[in-house]
Amino acid sequence: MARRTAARNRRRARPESGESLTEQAYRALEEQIVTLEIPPGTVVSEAILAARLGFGRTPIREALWRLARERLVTIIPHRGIIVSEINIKTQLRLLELRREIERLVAAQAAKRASEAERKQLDAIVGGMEAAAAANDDRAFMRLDREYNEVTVAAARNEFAASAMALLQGLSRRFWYLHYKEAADMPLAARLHAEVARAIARGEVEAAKKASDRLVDYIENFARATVGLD
Amino acid sequence: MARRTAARNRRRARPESGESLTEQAYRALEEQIVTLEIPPGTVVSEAILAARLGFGRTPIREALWRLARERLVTIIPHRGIIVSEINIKTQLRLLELRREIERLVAAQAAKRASEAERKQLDAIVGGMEAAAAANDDRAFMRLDREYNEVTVAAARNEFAASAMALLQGLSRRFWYLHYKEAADMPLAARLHAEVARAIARGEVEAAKKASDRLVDYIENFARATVGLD
DNA sequence: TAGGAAGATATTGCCTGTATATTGCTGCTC
DNA sequence: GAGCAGCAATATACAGGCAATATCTTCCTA
Repeated sequence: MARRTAARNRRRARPESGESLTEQAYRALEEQIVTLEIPPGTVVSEAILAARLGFGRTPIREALWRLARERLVTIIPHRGIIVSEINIKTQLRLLELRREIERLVAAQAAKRASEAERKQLDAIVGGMEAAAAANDDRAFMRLDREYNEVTVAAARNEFAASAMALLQGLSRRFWYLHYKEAADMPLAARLHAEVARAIARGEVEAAKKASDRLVDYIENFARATVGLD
Repeated sequence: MARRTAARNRRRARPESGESLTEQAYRALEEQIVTLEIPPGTVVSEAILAARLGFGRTPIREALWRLARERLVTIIPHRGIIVSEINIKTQLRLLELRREIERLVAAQAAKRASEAERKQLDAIVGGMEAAAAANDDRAFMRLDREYNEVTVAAARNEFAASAMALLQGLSRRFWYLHYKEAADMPLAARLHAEVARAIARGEVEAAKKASDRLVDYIENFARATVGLD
């Protein structure tokens, strides 16, 4: 059914993938920026990225616009695009907001999580503790991401979900930059586990307190990177 | 200084305004959707809006994309665009998040507002009480918007600011739809005034509590529109 | 040599044409 | 009459080009 359009394919464009090129471009760019593959401060242009990623300018432009709203890049009209610098003070302001949303998410997840989600959380924090013991940072990051996805989904609030998604990229990038100097993975795993346990038991107040302790740790981690503690 | 491009001007495009067409299109559309000039459920298309507002398809497309992220419209690929319906349950979930951010903003504003901002807040809530007494809903809405702008600016947190901005459009649209049935303007004015007063005095805990009471009112207002209280 | 004007260069803003996807309609078949 | 195949209509997705504009460079002038 319907002839292939393979003749027009770019390196990785996949028309039958069901995902728009804009979406693909966004994911690719977000990944490269968050993992520091494109370092902070890099100046790029739509044309450069379009050539580099093998997309047209339109998907790249829309992806960049979205990244700009997430503060991962800054678009300067008629000048170019700068990958945002990472700044400790900015990070602390971000955590001010994240603390509130994280607490809300924990509380609502404790109220609303399904049985399957509670079990899933349990498995994830188990994996985190194992990854921390084995000092496997890649696995830890992947599990942290899963943990966030599950709790946010369990909280059943699409607004909190998108607000958190917005903050995650910037938070993860900061972590990528500094975790080698200052991260205490076993402690982080334990704090995650405490939140997860409270959620699993449906203990709302305990979940809130545990969430605050977790963000306390993240905040201390951030401060430690500049010795402001 | 380059010849005029007046020959190509649309009805209201103003190249020398310093504001991009995308920005203009966004503001125009947001205004029309929030004020219900374009009613919920309306099906539109890029082409229709481009013709109607006198912009090209590109600015309209980018504006719609932003509105979709704010959940004011839903874009269905290859199908069309629907102006989102207004839903009480959605509104209550929105308020769950807004309560947390509003409280944070009030607390930080109490800590960080400048002398000028504290005076400005005072003037605004004075005006609100006058507008409520005179039953002037237009003035009340304008002042409410100003109140939010000032407190958010005083909180000195760009992340909280953009999160709030995201929620404001949906909140205001709900208010536009229902204020005639269920709003108690004098009470709303008084509750705003209590938050403002606590901020002006720098009383953080009082500001948090007052903020919660304000959101309690907004939540009750929302519930009252469907008699769920 | 310092300062400034004018052109060169690079980049985004915006437009418009073409490709693609979804849906509803129409007519054929059983 | 019901159901399905195929076609037409219409919408967004994407590409690529031109225009506007911000900066950089060069060269002229005092």
